[in-house]
Amino acid sequence: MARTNTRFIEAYNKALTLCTKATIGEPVPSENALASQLDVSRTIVRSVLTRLHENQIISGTGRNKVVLRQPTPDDRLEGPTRLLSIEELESRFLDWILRMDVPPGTVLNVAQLSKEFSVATHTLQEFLNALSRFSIVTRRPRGGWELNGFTADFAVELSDFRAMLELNSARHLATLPEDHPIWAKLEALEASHHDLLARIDDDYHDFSVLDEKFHETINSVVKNRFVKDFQNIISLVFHYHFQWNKSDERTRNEAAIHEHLAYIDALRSRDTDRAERAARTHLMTSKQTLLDSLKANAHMR
Amino acid sequence: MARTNTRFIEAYNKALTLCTKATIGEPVPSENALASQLDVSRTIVRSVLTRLHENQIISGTGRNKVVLRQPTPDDRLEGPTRLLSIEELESRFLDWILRMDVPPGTVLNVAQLSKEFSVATHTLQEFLNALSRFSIVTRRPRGGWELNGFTADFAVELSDFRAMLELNSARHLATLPEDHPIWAKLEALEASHHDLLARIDDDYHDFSVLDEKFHETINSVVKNRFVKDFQNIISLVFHYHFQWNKSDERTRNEAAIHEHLAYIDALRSRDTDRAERAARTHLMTSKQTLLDSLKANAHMR
DNA sequence: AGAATAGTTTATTATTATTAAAGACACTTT
DNA sequence: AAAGTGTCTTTAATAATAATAAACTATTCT
Repeated sequence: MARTNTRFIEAYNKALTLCTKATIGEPVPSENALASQLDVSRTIVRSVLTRLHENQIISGTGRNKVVLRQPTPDDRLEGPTRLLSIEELESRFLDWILRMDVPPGTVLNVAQLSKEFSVATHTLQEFLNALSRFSIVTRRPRGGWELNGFTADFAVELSDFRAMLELNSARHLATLPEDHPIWAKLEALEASHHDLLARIDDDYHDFSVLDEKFHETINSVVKNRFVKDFQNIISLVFHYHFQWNKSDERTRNEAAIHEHLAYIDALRSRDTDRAERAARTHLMTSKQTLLDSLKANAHMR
Repeated sequence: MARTNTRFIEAYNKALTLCTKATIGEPVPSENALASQLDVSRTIVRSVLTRLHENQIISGTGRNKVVLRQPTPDDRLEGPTRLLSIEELESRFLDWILRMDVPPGTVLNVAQLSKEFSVATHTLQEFLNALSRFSIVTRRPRGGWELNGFTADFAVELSDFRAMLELNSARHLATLPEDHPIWAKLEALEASHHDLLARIDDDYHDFSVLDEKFHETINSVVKNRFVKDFQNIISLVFHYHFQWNKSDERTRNEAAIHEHLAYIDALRSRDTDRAERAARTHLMTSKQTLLDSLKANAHMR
């Protein structure tokens, strides 16, 4: 009827472990000490101590509490199956939404979904609210959520937005001084690219991770909370779609590596226009890849 | 213990009005007809009819219901004071947050705030969640909300982000064909600017509205949901701050008008670089104005 | 006395239970 | 058949509530 007592149970079990380490008759530490040790509030510590007393694991009151006996495995409390955290939910939900055949315009049902994903309806509400930030879902006037879905329109607009952000980053990056740490990072990335290229026949699959790292590095030179925010959803979406369109994956990835290398070269030339051109070329390819994988996915249905 | 029955009460009172207009003995319309007339579900209509029957305002059952007597003012139901809608809350809350002396890092108290703004805690939660889209507040790990507040950092990053968006729009705009409706709009805007310039001594205050319209027009050429989303918060923040720093308002606005006019000219030249330069000049001024007004506000404290 | 600790109270959030409302289905009447 | 009413199911919004955090007060020990 109210919130779960997961914190209490975890704290209690931790306290049991502490008792196991202690010798019989050893005084129990102060509530404040325990609170900071178990990383919970004193309120929980007090509930834990009470329960320990009830279970005859400690005895005494006030400052005179001592460890009475070693706890057995039976003493451990079984917590309710922990619900998914909002982060865990995020990946599962996006997986569902990006993979499944959910037509745009579908009205989502919070109660049903919360069962399906085994989270509190409240958590799902909050989550949908957060997703609405990226216009993947929208709130309907009198309750309910509508799934805008991952349409071609969405992909185009997301790609364009991404391109705008990254062109800005690239332009900025190309003007950074020689001793800026970014150049060392780019060099390391370049090496990784050459490395992957050497073993592309076997490991072309690894490109997805490298790609994410590459774009993240380039965008890291712009310190802006709004840019950062979007980077998250962008990399998520691109990451997922990478895994879809399996056709020509090896060829596509090899081509992308070459584009990345040219991109790095262009950045290093410090020629803003050249850097911009290289960035634009790669971002256009990327957009096309995303659209292709959308189409490929549509055919699978 | 559950949701408010505001809809029922409003429907009931509307139904009373209908009864007033009806003559005694007149048959009651069908449930479906009433439902669409009162814009509620049949469920509510049925509750309303039941209550009307209990209060001896109508009689009969099934299809044989008739108006029994004229309702009196006493029959009207008193609803609970309607809470603010989320839109109403938005402006009040932003006003509070942008004006008040709330230091960054303050932990917001949902229960207390919901009383203060007389909204349901739930509504406030959702609202804060929406605000977190713009990083004005952030959710804390174990419950609660932290106000990041409107700091100088925030202002700088917002301005930079805005500049990035608008430079992109401006570049795009400068390449649009002669017959695109934007050129007519720009011409109209130019006229408005000249008009305001002629009566600047008296009406310099009107610039705020014109400024908003100007930037909105320029950005309207980019059709992108992510750009649009940000436009909202940006114009809101800039709009509010316009009203703060009263010093030199007349001078500042006059200068801004000249910048706008130069900006329009540059766009019309179809020279992308020139357009970009003009846009950049104005956006830098705008950023500085925002920072100044922040400082001015800080001194007021 | 003053620091540290325990006891008590209050405030606040997360979650459940409950209710209002919407909508679907089935049966009646015209 | 078409329109209406009665019944039932589903869903979202809210109030109540348990869990937690944190403040305040009293006590004990040095």
